[in-house]
Amino acid sequence: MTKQDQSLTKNQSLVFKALAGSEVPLTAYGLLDRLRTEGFKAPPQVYRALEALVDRGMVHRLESLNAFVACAHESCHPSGLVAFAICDDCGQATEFNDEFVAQRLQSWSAERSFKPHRTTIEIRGECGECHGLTC
Amino acid sequence: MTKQDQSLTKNQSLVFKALAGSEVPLTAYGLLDRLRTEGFKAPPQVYRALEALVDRGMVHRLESLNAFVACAHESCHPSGLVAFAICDDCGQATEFNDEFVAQRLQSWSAERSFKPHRTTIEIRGECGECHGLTC
DNA sequence: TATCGTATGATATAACATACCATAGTTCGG
DNA sequence: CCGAACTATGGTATGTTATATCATACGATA
Repeated sequence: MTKQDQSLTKNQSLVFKALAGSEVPLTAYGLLDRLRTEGFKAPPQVYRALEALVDRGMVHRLESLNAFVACAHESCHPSGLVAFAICDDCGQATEFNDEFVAQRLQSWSAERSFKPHRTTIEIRGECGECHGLTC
Repeated sequence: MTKQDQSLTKNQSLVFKALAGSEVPLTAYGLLDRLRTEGFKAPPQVYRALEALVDRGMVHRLESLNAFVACAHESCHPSGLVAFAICDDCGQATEFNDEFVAQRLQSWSAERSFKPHRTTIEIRGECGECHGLTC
């Protein structure tokens, strides 16, 4: 249990563990199904926990999948830009940061007095593993 | 009517015109409502037209809004990366291209043998117009 | 005119998300 | 101790977004 877990509520902790234990992103309803054994019964329980976790930066939402992943970093870059490469074959979502890209988008925004709150970068494609195979 | 419109079907043309005539992105159901006067009755009609238009690059999907906008360019960068700055106040979505960002993400992908198909970049925030005002 | 492909119409349902109200426990000032 | 305020939770109902499926119409062409 990491330090951040300490202040998580029971439900938040359960949702986070489920995401952290998954190889691939999970949807809210996918989480709900996995957590029924833990007593979860309805969507709001999942969505409430997810909202809190996303606010903390411990979980990221993948807009193009309507799904969620645990942040790859122990203590996440709170204001930093996060990008994902998502394989449409195996479903794996690889998180990465690129200072250069962040800088560049920042500059674009600054030049136009646009105040960014949250930035989404998602590359959908096929990972090396998958297109190396015959499939 | 631009040259590209020529080969559009009736429904595709109606959907495209509706998007092109809108200041802000529209959802599929928003489009459906606007097109009821044109005989549209059900979601699949809208979604089918949108799919064709997105495939052509004439329309872009905004993942973080579940909405759609007409491409800002006459003849769109087909394989090019498109980014959006979306104002959460006024709803305007500004399309832009950045070669450096495209390059950079391309490099990241190439280094990992990741084959990108489609990339989403969306900056949610507040535009200059809006935060300049008292609101 | 028979057949094929494409566009369209229409229904039903799946998948994703939130509004709202109720209940239980905790903290803290009076 | 009591009650107000706050937070977490449970639960129902509903709203919103998207697609599967089957049926129908229409143009091209051999």
